[in-house]
Amino acid sequence: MAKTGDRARTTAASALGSLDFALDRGSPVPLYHQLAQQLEAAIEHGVLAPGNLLGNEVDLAVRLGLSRPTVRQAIQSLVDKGLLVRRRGVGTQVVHSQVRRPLELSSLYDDLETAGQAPTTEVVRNEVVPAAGDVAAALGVPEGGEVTVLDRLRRTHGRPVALLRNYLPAPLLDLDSARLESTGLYRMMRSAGITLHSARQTVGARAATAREASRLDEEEGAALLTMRRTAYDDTGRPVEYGTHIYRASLYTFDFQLLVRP
Amino acid sequence: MAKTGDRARTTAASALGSLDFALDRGSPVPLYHQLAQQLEAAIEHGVLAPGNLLGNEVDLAVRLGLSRPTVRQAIQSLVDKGLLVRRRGVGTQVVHSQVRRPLELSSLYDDLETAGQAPTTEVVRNEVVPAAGDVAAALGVPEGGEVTVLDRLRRTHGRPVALLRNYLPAPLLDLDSARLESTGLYRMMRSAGITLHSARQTVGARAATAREASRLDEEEGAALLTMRRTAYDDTGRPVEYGTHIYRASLYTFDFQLLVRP
DNA sequence: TAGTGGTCTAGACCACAAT
DNA sequence: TTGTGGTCTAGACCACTAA
Repeated sequence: MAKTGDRARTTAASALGSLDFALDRGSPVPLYHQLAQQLEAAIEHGVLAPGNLLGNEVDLAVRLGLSRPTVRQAIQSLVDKGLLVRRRGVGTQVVHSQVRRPLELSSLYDDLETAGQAPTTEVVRNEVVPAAGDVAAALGVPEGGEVTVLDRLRRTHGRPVALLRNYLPAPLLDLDSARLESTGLYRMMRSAGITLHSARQTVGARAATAREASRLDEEEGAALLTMRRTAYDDTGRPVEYGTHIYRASLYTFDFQLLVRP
Repeated sequence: MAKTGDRARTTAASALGSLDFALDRGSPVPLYHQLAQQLEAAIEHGVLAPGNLLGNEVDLAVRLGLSRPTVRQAIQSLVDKGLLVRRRGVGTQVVHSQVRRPLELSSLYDDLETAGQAPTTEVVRNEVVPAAGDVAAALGVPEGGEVTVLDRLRRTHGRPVALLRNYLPAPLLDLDSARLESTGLYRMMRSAGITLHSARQTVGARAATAREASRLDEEEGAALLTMRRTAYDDTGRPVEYGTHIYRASLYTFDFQLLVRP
């Protein structure tokens, strides 16, 4: 009975059908998340090729022994990640292409480490000082209140890449310089129970001063990438304010945007 | 019996209770979206102040005559926008602070327009050329295939701000220079039925060449902000590739990040 | 016309946090 | 212990797309 048109569809569907989705109802991991992870892995490994139809949600739910809302929740999470596209009356397709990780609130340390760049950090300064005007405003502390200022020099392959200056409300966290050099600031904050929620960033450029140039192995006047960021925890409290500069010859910001429907 | 602590809660809850959520079941706008819009407006106008609890979902659903999943969907959309935070066992709160618009796939034209900067555009070049290597790779066309190249100079208050170079697959769109000068490229694409889905961007910096400097009213060697972008439609097909440069003295990228839970 | 995703309902039980 | 959000079910009807 299968005609050619049907066979094309069947191929896409059976690629999905042959996958052994192992759902563990005893696991603390939600079912929709288990399914989403396995779908993502299938896309990642090319089992589900770009353009493939996923097969309709109702059948999928029946086949997996799940309810349709649960299956939808799994699919929706991948749509939000940009891996799938849904079209009413058509179906759910794997997005063609080049979808990578979106822009996340990651630290430079994580960025470089995942890129296999073996970053090292030198803590140049780590002390408590009274907050100046812009710092006080960004962190929501009174002017002159105590803040920790942190200057770090980051290198990859022995070459300096960035000068990082961060301010934190002093009572927030105990900043051990040795741990900072091996771990990165955001990881230390996370393991101290601070859950980052959002951040505002401004990225710009300017010429290097003589002092900056000498620290970064650049010529005076060389183009630098600048980043200013205020990060908030999930109560909306500012927990970090940073002004960073990067060697434009060695570093760029690379990220993906998704259009909200 | 109401102690001070209780009163704070009550106030927050009644602020929500006194809101007249007008849900129109005849409207083509989904109920969850109507609710989300009205909640967002209440937050925007300060009716729901930062830190206020929203009251539990079940009661809210009953009061509005909706099912709990529908109410949850509305709340979830605002959580995704970063306006609300949910805590199990605690409740749903309005996020403190400074939450603004997130980074979107907006055009510079839109950015400047919404900032009230009255941008003007001069189309310097608009022609069909064979695709060079990097352009062909980015747009997924054969090398030497026809692409439209578009050079534009953008000014605000009469001062040059950016040089925009864009490449598009030639058959995709009819690019009328006059309309481009009054409208912006992304709007033209949208009204041509192209729905943007995602983009990859790289932001960096470098020194201005003599030619760039003269076009942008800068000194040779001045720091420029650079942006390279490939945009995709919802089928994953590349629809635009751009290499832009901005005067760092007049322009920065400003955006908000949300941490995925 | 048939098939798809989009929306919505009315329940249920569980995990976690505060009291 | 109580109240909250987190998850899940088993249906229903609708709007849109393509043949």
